[in-house]
Amino acid sequence: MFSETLVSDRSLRQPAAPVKSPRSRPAVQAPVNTIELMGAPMPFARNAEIYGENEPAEYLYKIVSGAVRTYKVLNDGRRQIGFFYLPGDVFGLEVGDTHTFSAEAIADCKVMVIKRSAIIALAATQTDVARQLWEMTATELRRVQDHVMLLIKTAQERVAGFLLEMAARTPGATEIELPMSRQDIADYLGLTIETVSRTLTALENSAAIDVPASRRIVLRNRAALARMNG
Amino acid sequence: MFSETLVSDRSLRQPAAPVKSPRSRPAVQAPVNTIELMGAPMPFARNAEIYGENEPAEYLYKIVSGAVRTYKVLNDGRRQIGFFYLPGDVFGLEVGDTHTFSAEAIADCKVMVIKRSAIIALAATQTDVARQLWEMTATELRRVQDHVMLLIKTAQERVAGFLLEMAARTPGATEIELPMSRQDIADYLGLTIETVSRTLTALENSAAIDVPASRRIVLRNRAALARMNG
DNA sequence: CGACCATTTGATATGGATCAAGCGATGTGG
DNA sequence: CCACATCGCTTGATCCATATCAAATGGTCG
Repeated sequence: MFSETLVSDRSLRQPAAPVKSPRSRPAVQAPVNTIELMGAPMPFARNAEIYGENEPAEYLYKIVSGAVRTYKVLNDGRRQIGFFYLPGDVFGLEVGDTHTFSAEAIADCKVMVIKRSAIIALAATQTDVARQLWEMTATELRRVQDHVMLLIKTAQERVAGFLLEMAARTPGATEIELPMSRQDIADYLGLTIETVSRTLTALENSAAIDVPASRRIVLRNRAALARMNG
Repeated sequence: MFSETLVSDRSLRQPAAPVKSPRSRPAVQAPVNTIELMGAPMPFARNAEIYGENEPAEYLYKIVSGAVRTYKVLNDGRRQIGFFYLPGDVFGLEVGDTHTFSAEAIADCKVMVIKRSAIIALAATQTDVARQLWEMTATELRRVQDHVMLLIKTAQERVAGFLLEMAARTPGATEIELPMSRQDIADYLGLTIETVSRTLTALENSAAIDVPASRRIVLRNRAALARMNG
């Protein structure tokens, strides 16, 4: 039911080419009262725009695979990345009717797409759905508050904090695979790519991390990273 | 009903001394379904702590008069101010059961205090209350997102942005009265007091503003301020 | 293999921090 | 009511972390 409506919608853009149609999957059989299980899968190619700032917020999204960045751009072109969303994360939820950020696929990805109006309607009758929506917004709020705390720190603290944050999202793993470029990281941390790069090199030299490939980081000494996190 | 419960609660601290008891006001007569009208007034003295980070979030607050700052402190003492709340603003709303920031009175103030559990219970049955709570959290989210955008700007842009933000909250007024110290402003903007002071002086020299008293700012050229807001 | 793009590394510049002193308003005690 | 202490703010001099400018290196894909 949801899936049929969504995959045919023209306002969803630039699906990655070589992916089998979501139509081949069975449609959701009956209304369910948990947000987690609803929606239709949708592919987006690397760097594809998922939605733009100030556009009507018709959908919300949950990542199945790949990664997404949200961002805003200032008049003069400076870009600030709001957050990196990974599999399992929900993004694009708005209380007002327009998106406050833009969203792009960092890598090819699959995303569950859910019609916002359906969820909102559901929330009007189902208390637990309303509660989930509120909690999602609150989760986002806490994330952004943490981001503010990151932005007042030194470059080393920001990078260390970023690595720990990414590591915390891959529980158990001491090695992290970064789906995003140095430019993305820099724009998330409010630094330049050069500073990010130099800081990573410094962390490597101090034996806190190992960088076997530019997008692969091994946390060699979490305690040291935590100590320099401010 | 609410008022009786709340003013006698011991966990609310440091009410300003010479204020007539809220008990003298008539209690709210019957349950109402709009958050705006509920609660009991409570005085706080300048610099009094209203609640601390990580404390149980038993109440939410709405400012009647005065001003409040919320903040977090890093290990090494750096303080980041989350927001300045002015009359009419609601603060202290949490979805989880602890406060994520601390809150202090910037000046002597009166605050409506509302038991969180009562509101949450109400939200379980009243859709419009649930919606209001969600919207308050979303309003806060947008604020914090704007704050992030502020923190990536230059000192001049931050100060100009701050002045415009404060001015927008006193609609119509071209002159703003700042309830907070330079240190508070600096900790909000992620700058030092010296930089804030110098920047204000520079703005005054460029005829964008006038500073007849240190806590009184006249916006002389809003367009210029907006232009340098980034 | 060669072109291109991402990343690292190097050299220099600079905005804001830090250190330090002066100034003005406010309040207190004599 | 005035002298003086205190506190918040401004101004000045210098320093330093990070930005900027520039070039080299490495990895990927046709």
